[in-house]
Amino acid sequence: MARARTSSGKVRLTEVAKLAGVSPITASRFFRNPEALSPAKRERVENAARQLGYVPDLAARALASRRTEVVGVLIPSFTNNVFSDVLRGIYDGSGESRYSIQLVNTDYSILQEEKLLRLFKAQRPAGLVVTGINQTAESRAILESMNCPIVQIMELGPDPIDMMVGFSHNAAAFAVISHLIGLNFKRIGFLGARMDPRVQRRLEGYTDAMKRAALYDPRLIITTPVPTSVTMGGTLFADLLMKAPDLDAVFCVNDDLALGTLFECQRRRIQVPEDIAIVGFNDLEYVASAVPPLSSVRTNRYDMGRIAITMLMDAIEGRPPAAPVIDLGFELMIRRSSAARRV
Amino acid sequence: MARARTSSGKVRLTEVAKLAGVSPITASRFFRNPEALSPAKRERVENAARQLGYVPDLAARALASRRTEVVGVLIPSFTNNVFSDVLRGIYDGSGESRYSIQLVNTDYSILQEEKLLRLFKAQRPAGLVVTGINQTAESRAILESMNCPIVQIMELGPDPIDMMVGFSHNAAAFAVISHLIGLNFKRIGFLGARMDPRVQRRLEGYTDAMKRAALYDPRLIITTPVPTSVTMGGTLFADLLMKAPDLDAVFCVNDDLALGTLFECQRRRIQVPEDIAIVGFNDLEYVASAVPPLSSVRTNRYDMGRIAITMLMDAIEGRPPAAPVIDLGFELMIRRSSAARRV
DNA sequence: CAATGCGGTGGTAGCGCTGTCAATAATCAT
DNA sequence: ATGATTATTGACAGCGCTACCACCGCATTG
Repeated sequence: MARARTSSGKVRLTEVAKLAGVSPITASRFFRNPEALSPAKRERVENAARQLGYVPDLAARALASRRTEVVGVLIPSFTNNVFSDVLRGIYDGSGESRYSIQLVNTDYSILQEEKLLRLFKAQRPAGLVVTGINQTAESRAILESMNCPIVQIMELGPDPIDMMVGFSHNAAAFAVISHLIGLNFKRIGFLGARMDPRVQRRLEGYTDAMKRAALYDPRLIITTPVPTSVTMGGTLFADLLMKAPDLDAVFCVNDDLALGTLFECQRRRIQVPEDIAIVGFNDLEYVASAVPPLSSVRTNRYDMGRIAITMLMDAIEGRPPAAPVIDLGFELMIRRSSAARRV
Repeated sequence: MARARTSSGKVRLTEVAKLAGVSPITASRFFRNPEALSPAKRERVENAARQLGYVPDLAARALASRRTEVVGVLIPSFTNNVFSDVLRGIYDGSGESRYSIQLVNTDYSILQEEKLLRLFKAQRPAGLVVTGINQTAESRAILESMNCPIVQIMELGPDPIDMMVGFSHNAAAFAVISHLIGLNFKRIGFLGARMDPRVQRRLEGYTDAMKRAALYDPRLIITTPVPTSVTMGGTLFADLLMKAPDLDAVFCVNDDLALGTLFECQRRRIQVPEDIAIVGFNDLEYVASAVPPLSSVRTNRYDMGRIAITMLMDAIEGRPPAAPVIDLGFELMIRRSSAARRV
């Protein structure tokens, strides 16, 4: 009942083993843990595999071993270029490894996230990267019942499911506002779009800082659930100016809004930063070459992805990280748009 | 030798079949081709599956059926927001289907692409989406030997591997330059970064149009292999001004370069479009709200992704498209940055 | 009325690989 | 030298599902 090589010319492990003169199981071990073989057999299997152009069948491996080498990554959006940096880090970090990335998009919906987690669970991923800390109770239960390492990215929270890599959005916003207050700005507006949990926390940081300086005024806050865009930045800024004509600075929850605000200022011949200071968030590449260069908050998105996937792969392979929660911090990038000292 | 339900509590097809009172094979058919079942059994299997929360094991399915429901997508870069739109289309289009997307990044390297294709081949994907038409001969051979539908996206060419969805970059650039020439611009510069095949074709379109109008001058062309960025736009534009001080218009191969050029003009107090007209490419969201609004070329990137994946899934399921090659065209978005008529 | 077709169903036999555990060979401590 | 330990290897039995083919009963046909 010996099976012949399939018509497709697909090379199976058995063929490799036969050519190498070892049992299939030994050949199998070569691909999973070469050190377990004696040097002589190791070399023979290696040669046989190369000679036949053998590539393991991942489906068979997954079925037999009851686990996959797939890492699931859940992010809220492909459009937001914040995530493209994170993704780049993830793909770079996993590039040469045995793991493959299965990317899915939750579209900023925690219910969609829950649904996707359920799907993932059935496929027994080797590990999981999820965005943020605002999962539904049900999602959390699924995650905890999943027998694999998990990294939460983008932000930090008190109760990690497993590992975490991020930074405090609250603290970052607080730092921005403290900076502006230190320059004697008083009427500091807040512009927010697509108020996802992280943006909410930036708003909290803003509110804390403003209240602490007794500068808080709800009329200074404009938000919209609509997705963010440069155009939206101009629109929101125009709204804000109407509600608070004595505005002297604006903190935008992302650089797109900040750029839109800058353009709106240019249209209205408002001097930046003399009339109004602007600070963005994320420190996208373009803000440094705007006129004037825009202040922003640098976040280490690429590193976040890279570190997350590295920690995850290490944990999968039984090397848990020294610290399960990593704060990558942020850096205030003060540029001309917020550099003028008020007197 | 009846196996009990696995300790993990995983529900198998057998359990569903037992509860529904049918054979496993009938239950299996329900998930692949429900129409083949009699209405009564169909309903019983459906209820049983729901009741048990059954989710099929894709690894077992792939192994048994000798094919997967994975669609491989090869794109050159995650950073370039052009691709994030395409990806959004692909993920949206495949969202509710049975197919899952396996995304990989070639990093603009056709050798990397070849390597990835080899890997894909071993996993027998259901279909493949590849970027562009400049594969290596070896890649092309692999693609043709792969027994699955393939869509090439982003551009069009004379010799499709299977299907194609894109537009002519050459024609788009030609149209831009013709537009500028029609407005009596004569010293039209070309700014290009990361000269990938599609950018090369835009340069060809530029060159054709300039030569046809007897305006071609190599000093008007500045390119760099370095990745594109807004900052790079400013740098290249500064170079161009040095080489061609009598410049009256600039065609940038993407909107980032155009924005960088605009910022550089603002810094140098060059009036746009009175002194120099600017046209970008891709029509990213922000160009319309720049000051002045930037002309650009709208390309249907989201639709490109969506149509590509739809065609692909149809082809996988035996419904080949009416036309294997789809030209999505482009649209010149003329805005103030290139609207001044020269006299 | 037997022959034919067909929708619906089930049994058998794997898909290609690995977990488990036993068997053997090589090395070590006593 | 002997038993005990460790490194290396192999046999067996599936992982959960589907391809393939056989079968059943009913309707249609000459």
